[in-house]
Amino acid sequence: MTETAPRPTLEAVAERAGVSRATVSRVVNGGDGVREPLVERVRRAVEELGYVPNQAARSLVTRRHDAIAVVVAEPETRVFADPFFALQLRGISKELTAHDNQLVLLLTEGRDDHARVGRYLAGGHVDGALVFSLHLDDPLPELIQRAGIPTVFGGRPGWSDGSRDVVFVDSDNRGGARDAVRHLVGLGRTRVAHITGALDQTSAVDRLEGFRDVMGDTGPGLVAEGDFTPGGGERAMRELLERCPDVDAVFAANDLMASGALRVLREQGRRVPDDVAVIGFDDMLTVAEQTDPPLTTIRQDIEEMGRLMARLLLGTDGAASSVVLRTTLVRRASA
Amino acid sequence: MTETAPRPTLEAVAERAGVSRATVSRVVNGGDGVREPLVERVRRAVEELGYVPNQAARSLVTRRHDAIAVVVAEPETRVFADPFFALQLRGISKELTAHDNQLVLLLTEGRDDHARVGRYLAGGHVDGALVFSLHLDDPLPELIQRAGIPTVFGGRPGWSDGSRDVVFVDSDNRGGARDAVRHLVGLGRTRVAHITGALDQTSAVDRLEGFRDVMGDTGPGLVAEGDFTPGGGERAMRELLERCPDVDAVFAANDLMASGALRVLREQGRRVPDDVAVIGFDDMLTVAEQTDPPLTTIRQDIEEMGRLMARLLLGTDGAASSVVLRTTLVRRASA
DNA sequence: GTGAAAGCGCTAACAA
DNA sequence: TTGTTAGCGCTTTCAC
Repeated sequence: MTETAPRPTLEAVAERAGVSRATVSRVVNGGDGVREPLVERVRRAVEELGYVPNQAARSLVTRRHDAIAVVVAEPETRVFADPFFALQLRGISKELTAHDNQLVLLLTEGRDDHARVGRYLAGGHVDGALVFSLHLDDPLPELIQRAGIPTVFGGRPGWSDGSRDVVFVDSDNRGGARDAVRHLVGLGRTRVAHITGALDQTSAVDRLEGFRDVMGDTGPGLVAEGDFTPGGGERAMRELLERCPDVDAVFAANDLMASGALRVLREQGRRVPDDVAVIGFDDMLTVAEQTDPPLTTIRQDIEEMGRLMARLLLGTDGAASSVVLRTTLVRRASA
Repeated sequence: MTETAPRPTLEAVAERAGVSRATVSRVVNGGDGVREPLVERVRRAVEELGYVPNQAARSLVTRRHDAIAVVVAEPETRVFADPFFALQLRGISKELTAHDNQLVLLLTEGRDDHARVGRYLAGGHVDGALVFSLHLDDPLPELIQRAGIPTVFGGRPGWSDGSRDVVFVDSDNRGGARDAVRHLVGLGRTRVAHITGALDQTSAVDRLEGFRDVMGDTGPGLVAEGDFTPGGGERAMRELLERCPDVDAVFAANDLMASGALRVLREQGRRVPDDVAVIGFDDMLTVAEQTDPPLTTIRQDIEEMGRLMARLLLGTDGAASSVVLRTTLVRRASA
């Protein structure tokens, strides 16, 4: 790595402006309680020298960093293909920016990464962490909690037993699922199937439970395990049609899988919603509005979830406690 | 934000182990030149106290951070939808991890963000920056250069006039484009069209020049401006078919646009490659292998580009100078 | 309102 | 081999 040019220090600015370091510090941090002419002199010196405060030195004394880490435990490629995550990140980014905090995205792929991220967080680079704990067996949350910095989780962590004081933001997955299934039942459907998400994620488990709340324990016949991808939705739909050819409604645990299911149904000559009603989850516009027919689905405000996570972490909302957001049914043509 | 528990310091560890701070520091940093029993005692104390070095303090003296920023000047949503970027990031991530550096992803959306990112970089949080300077008028590169930290650009920056000592990693876009067009000509095609990328990016401009190197200045008739998206490819293809119905070959500046063009050609009843040969650029497998027919294209090793950027920045490769990677023609069915 | 001085937690000479 | 000491650049009392 090439050499970094030595940067001017507070000292240098002070000398140039003919004042003390303390005064320069005051001006740099807002200038309160410093008389105008001095402020002006210092400002000029800062400008001329191209002075930028050394954050390491500042953090050492203030113990603040004005930076928040977003930790993602997925392989990058998956994260970067997922519009869900992009939306959430956008919400986070907006909120942090509004409070002049820098977003620092930490990606982890393997075991080694976990340790490094743990060190990074514990090492005091950031004031807090937003963590997406997507899988039940993820070791990362544990590490992060031990790092001892304020943390808000995206989605209910699988290991949160309720008693521990974890703060998370989640949608009402179970309630939303109930609404979805009730809607199908309200349409007069009796053979209602469910395509689950990846069951090592709480959102998938919760939606499955919501399904069972309404339908009872249907046995395995009407439940097919998916993985939140369109391909998984296709596979599950084929499975369902084989196991139960007279199925007349499907609740898919997200829109992507619903779109896959739709494709299979069309391919097999079933009309939607006449023969089979289909309902999704998410209301991801790029998906739900583009399918044929457009998808009836359960809407969650993903960007708002991100914003809320950031707000909870920054303490903008007062007391930090977990939030579960309501979902709403969005009716389009598929159910 | 809730309070962070006060963390134990070197001092505390030293006291507990009954040694000096210097000894603890040595042990924490590898333990060279400290006798075994002492090392053991210190290790235990570190363990018991849960000591983690304060990075701010360390950086203040070492002037190192073991962290590299990746700066992306795109709105997140675009970045997160682009497999190209995901691949490059993966290469970067792997290389940085291998050298025990933390990857810090900095996203910028607007003007305000630029200033903040500039401050972050200049403020000494990272040892260097990898910058994707995707558009010609991007103000970010300027800011970053002023921050005075080592920087490697992804793709040739538009403003690099050659004389300035910017370091970048790029593909041989012009040469690759020439190969693509020559291949089409070699197939006996005479009415060869080009769908350009967004012309505020050097990669698009370079590929257009490569096209012209072979075809001469065809005039505007056989060149349609696209934007690197599938939709843009569709629009451009329609335009070309209208302006020049007897077109018999198309070179699209990337695979995504080629896939859009393919769709339009099929829709209009042109057979590929019999009536119209199509060639893309990138060899993005998720696209090129999935199209119908599979896409002949110019391959660039995107992940390798990322890895190389990181290597140049870290100085692993010795002298840091720009690198232009060769491309190769990958023949499939479309041309 | 301004400056002097202490000290944040750590590393790196230098001494012992 | 180990300890002592002097800062790294900044903020923040506390005097003036």
